[in-house]
Amino acid sequence: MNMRSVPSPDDLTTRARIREASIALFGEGGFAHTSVRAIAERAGVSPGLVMHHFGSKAALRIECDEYLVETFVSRKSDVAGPGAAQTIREWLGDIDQFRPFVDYLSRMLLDGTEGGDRLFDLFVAETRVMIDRGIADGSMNDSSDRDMLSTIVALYGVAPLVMRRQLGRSLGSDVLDASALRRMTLPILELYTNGLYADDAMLVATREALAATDPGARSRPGEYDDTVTDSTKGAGR
Amino acid sequence: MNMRSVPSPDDLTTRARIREASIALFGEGGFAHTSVRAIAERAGVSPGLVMHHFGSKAALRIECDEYLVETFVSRKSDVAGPGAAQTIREWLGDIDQFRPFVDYLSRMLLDGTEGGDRLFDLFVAETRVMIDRGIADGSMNDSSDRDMLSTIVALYGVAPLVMRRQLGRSLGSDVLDASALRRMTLPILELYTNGLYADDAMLVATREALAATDPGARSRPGEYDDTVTDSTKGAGR
DNA sequence: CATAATGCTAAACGATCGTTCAACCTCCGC
DNA sequence: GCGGAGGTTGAACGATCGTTTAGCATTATG
Repeated sequence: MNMRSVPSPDDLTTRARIREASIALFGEGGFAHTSVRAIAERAGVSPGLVMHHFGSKAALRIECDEYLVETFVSRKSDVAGPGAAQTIREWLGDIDQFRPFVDYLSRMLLDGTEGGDRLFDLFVAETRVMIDRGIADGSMNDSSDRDMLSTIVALYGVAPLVMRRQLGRSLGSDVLDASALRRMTLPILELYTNGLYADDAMLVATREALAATDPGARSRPGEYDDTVTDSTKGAGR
Repeated sequence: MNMRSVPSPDDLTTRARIREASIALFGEGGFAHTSVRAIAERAGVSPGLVMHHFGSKAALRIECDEYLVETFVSRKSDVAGPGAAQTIREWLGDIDQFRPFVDYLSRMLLDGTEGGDRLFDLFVAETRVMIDRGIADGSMNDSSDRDMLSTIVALYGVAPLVMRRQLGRSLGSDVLDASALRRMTLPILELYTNGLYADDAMLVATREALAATDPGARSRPGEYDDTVTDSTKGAGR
């Protein structure tokens, strides 16, 4: 009896069944387009009962948000050893475990609710930990702004899910299909390994351009001034 | 008399004024949350006139979509010389020119309308041209799947705009503010230059893992088999 | 057994929405 | 000057929505 991420709708409390129906419909059509009557019908109850249990549609949404955020926070990873493929395996495990909720979570990140904010902050924090470890053990490159790097990497991580439709159209199959994930993995990893630019000409030029119009950065002596210049690029100029 | 991207609402046709009001409100609150009455009020007309000019709210949305897509397609770049900073300058010029429409365009990319599809395809196509040129002149690294790379880079380009709220929260200021753009530029460019991973250990391991479970890839002789292994990384294994 | 509480239904209310309609005004061609 | 066409208004219609309410079972409690 292993725990499924989506239990059969029959052995649930009526309250939980309404919540599951709401999450499904909110994920499919969004909050505004989903009516209380549609939720009630999917849950097999009357519209009045939805109000009886949750008070209002907005409160129902908040409860769904919090339920999913809590579920996501307390998820347990596959405890793969700290090998190289751990990160990817965890990421794939996450999207496999939360497959029915991907659309809901994506909408959360976009609709400006508190749950979406907490979710994104969680992603950024976890990414930050991963990057800190990677830099510590030498497997990752540092950045001139590690907070910003963490935010960007987290953003790039959720971007394929948030823009699932467009990316799926471009791929010819749904992003969460195994074939699509397989096809995406290598190019992304190549990008994260080799970078896009063959040399640092663009980086150097931009760095100089920014410094030229910098609003008083050189006046602060405490800050680090020369940015990180590791890696083996350097054909520019 | 330079052309502003947003003309004063007074010297416009009533039809155009309704369209401008719709774009503004759709961008702020989305299509579902914006009522015809609100559009009419913002345009200074009666709700009936909106229907008289556009037939229905859905038709009005389609016209707004097509108007913006057409405007975006026919935009002219700043014709910066083919130097290194051209790409960034064009990108910054775009978001500066379309600043009032960023939210609307972002919603288009997400709401599954035809206009959003055309917009994303346009981004991917332009990115593909940029990458083709970069690879041709040696300034960019090739990928094992150049189509996929183009899609990913395009996706990563619009991601900060689509997730404007979350990124803005993380930055402490709006993404389109000069300070935010300034702060984002270098870390992104570093990521695109040096990559995130310091060596190709993760890439090699994933490549092998994918090949082990590959559904009949080695049986096709026509395909290229060994992926690109340029760049100067290679400390792995 | 009586009673209160709980889970639940069906109907209705009030608000809002997209849309329609009849009428009015204005301007232009004849 | 006259008539018609198009721009415009404001009211009203019908549908849908979130929510409320009254009532009905069922169950637990004294």
